[in-house]
Amino acid sequence: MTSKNLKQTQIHTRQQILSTTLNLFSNKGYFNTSVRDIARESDVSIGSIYHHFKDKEGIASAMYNNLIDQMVTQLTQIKTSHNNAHDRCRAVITFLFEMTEEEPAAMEFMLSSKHRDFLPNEKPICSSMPFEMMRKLVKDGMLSGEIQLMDLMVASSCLYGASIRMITSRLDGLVDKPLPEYLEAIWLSSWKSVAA
Amino acid sequence: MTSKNLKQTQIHTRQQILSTTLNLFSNKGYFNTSVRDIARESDVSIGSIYHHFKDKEGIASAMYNNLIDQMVTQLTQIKTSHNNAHDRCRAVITFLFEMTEEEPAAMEFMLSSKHRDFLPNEKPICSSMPFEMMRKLVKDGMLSGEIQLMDLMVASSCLYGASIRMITSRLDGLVDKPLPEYLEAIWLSSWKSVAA
DNA sequence: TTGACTAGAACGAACGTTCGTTCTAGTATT
DNA sequence: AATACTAGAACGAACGTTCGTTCTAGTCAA
Repeated sequence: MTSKNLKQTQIHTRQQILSTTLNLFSNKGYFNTSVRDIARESDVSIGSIYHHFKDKEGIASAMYNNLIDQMVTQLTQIKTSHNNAHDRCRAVITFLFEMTEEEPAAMEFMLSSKHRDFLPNEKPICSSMPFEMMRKLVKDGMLSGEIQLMDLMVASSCLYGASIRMITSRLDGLVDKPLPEYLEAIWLSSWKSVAA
Repeated sequence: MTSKNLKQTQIHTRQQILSTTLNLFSNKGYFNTSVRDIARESDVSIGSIYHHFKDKEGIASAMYNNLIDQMVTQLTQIKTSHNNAHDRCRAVITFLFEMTEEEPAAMEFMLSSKHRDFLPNEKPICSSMPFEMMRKLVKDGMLSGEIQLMDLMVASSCLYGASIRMITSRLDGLVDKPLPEYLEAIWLSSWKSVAA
């Protein structure tokens, strides 16, 4: 086996663990998922798991930060590819809706988990980088005059609140159709609520 | 001790357990709270706890249903004391904001907990009676012409989504001032987003 | 009024299980 | 030979729960 392939195998094992864990945590929750479950489902031994991660919390932490990083990357790209708040925020919601359909487990882990319960050192998700970036877009929109001047938290809640509510409803099985089908209606209402 | 007083003592013990448990679950989460913790904090023995409740899940279940019932009572009263969707929905949000300030632990348990993880037989909170009643108010508003005709889930998310987001932000410590101070601004924007 | 009796609330040590983690042994790659 | 990785048995702590017992209050016969 070449060096490259070896490294790929290691990465593969690590990724295998992370991906299995994401599904287990999303389905049963952190505390209802044992390290033995992770080992069994990912076809990796307990020893291997502890070779790649410090402890169970370390797995959760790596997963969490992976997801945060993915989000930051996407949000950065969205910011650079549009030049006004209206288009940027709309693109953010579009992205969130699509991600909900394509990676529901990831979305559920980010939005519905009580990370504080098992990652006591992490900030609440609302204080994390992606959420801050989303609020920054709103702030810029207020400065440029596209969005009414008001409390930033209020404006952000109004602009994103409905969409986030639709996402959690969809994840809870209360919404039948894929979220993108609702995009136009949601966006129209949300933007109307804060537009200058 | 009279029969009445005896009964009050029993009820007192039960309520003591429930109230302590609400705080513990809200602070540390269901899985980080042991039955021993509940016994210690509520000054009640483990035996007593198991005398009053079938098991740990039974405590959580009783708490959950208590809270749901309280909400239903309040929402019913709101419905009868106003006669149009605008006033009713505004009163609902006012109530939620006040409750967040006065009983943050209760609010956190209802909104932020992943009940599914420890109450596998309960419906998700969004499918519960209080949320259904809140949607019913929106539906009536559409029928009476106050609210634009659109998907009920979309309209409900738009009308309540911002407020719920503010509540979770407040519970996460991202909002400094008491929520009622934001009521006017939030409501103005939320109503604008769906009004006919 | 007393004393025997009942009901059920309160108690907490002890039990068996499960968990996260460690440890030792083995395999494969360089 | 050295290193990186895998494997799963073994370990100790902590958990939810049980159970035999004590405590408390109420009832009622004498």
